Amino acid sequence: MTIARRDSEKYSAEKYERPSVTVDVLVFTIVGDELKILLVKRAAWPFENYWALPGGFVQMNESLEQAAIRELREETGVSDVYLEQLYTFGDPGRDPRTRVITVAYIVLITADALELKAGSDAGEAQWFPVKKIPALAFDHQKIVEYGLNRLRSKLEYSNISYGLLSTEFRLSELQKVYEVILDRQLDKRNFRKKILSLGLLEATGEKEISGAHRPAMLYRFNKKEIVFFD
Amino acid sequence: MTIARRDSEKYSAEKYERPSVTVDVLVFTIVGDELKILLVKRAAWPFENYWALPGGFVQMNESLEQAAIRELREETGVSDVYLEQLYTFGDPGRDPRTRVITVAYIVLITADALELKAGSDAGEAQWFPVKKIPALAFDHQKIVEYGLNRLRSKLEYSNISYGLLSTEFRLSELQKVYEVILDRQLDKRNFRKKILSLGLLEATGEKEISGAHRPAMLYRFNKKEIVFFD
DNA sequence: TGAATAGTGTCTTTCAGACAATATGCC
DNA sequence: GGCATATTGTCTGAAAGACACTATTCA
Repeated sequence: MTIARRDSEKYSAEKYERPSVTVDVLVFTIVGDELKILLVKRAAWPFENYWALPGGFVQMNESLEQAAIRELREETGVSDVYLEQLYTFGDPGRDPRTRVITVAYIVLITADALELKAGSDAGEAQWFPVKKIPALAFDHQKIVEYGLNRLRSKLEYSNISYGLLSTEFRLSELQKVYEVILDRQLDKRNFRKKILSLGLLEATGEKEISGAHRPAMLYRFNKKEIVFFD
Repeated sequence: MTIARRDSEKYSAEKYERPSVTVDVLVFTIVGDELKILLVKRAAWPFENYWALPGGFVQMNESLEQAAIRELREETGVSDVYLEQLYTFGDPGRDPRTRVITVAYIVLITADALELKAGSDAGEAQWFPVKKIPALAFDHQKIVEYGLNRLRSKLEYSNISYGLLSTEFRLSELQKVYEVILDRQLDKRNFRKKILSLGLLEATGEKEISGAHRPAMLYRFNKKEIVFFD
């Protein structure tokens, strides 16, 4: 087989002009009946005043995950979350300033972590229902669509939903997560049958009373890591 | 909600020290009863004389995909292939020279494209059965394992196997692809029932005679793009 | 006719999906 | 009792998996 010598062997890394590398974070949460994503308003050129994904440059001494978590904390103060690398977008010209390669991450936040922040004054960041996303800067529209597809498909064959619920929850809350993300109604009996048969949930033995009706059993996931099924 | 101002707004991109960005390519093919991966032998520090994934620096004016294809062509001369982004690895310290973030790609090559190259003299690149991979440079061992997992799972819910077969093929060849990658035997009747029911294959009407036995119908995929099922 | 691969059907079990009535607690 | 949510089982159809014999070609 004819083999060309590797270019990368012939030059030291320092001689190459280097692109910038950023992380962008898709922060999802569920509020009520809606899946929402966190966006920040850009203050400067390019795309001034456009909404964009929170993100920023990767520092030389942090991993990509650490960069994503750092950006997340800068925007929300939250840090204990589900984090998953989504995809890397790097077409030349996606940023008019310079060559920027961005590694996109998905983060899932529980609704109650969110409530800890509620009541503070609004900043330049805002939650948008994914069904009502404004025009976005750069190629962020494409990134969000890619992330939504990933989230929807992963919901069907993993326990990723634990990232959107507090530790203990009612089965009806879990079902709501599925319904909101998949954007369709599910049959209560079939949902419970299926989800319980996976063996990922355990009953806490406690019941939650939340109004003038029969109290619900609380469940929790028996694994904290992501698990695939099917 | 309290929001920290985005660091990325406060500085121009030029002030940041930039990591190097490379692509590494996992080139898979099937030869006989084995799944093989292309590796190149490093000629210089670091990891001199270790085998590594083919790869190199991303040029400023090419997309990540173009970089992967360019590296592939430099190593094999092949360019019409299935290409899929795998994952981005960027831990500090994964390359002792400098901060290097690498975007890994999976490439699938058909066995007959490979034969076009056979007979030429061997270079510093070599095909290794994935079951007998030597010690690899950098974190390439981890990357290869990640890629193998992706390949195996994607085989089960997509038509990705078209990347490993020539345009027309016998069902027994397709079954062999599945058996080699999944590393287990499949029942012939169930396999054919299942794969034909997906509606992704069409019979060419031609038969292939290849020895002292009944000739086999040739099939082809009716879509050239990747399709997901299940 | 022997060797080698191609091609085919049934049964069983499992799982998804449609579907409605009863239970419990608060007011 | 009225309201609101929780909890539970059956039937049906589809798909997965176990399993063995006949067909065709060439030497």
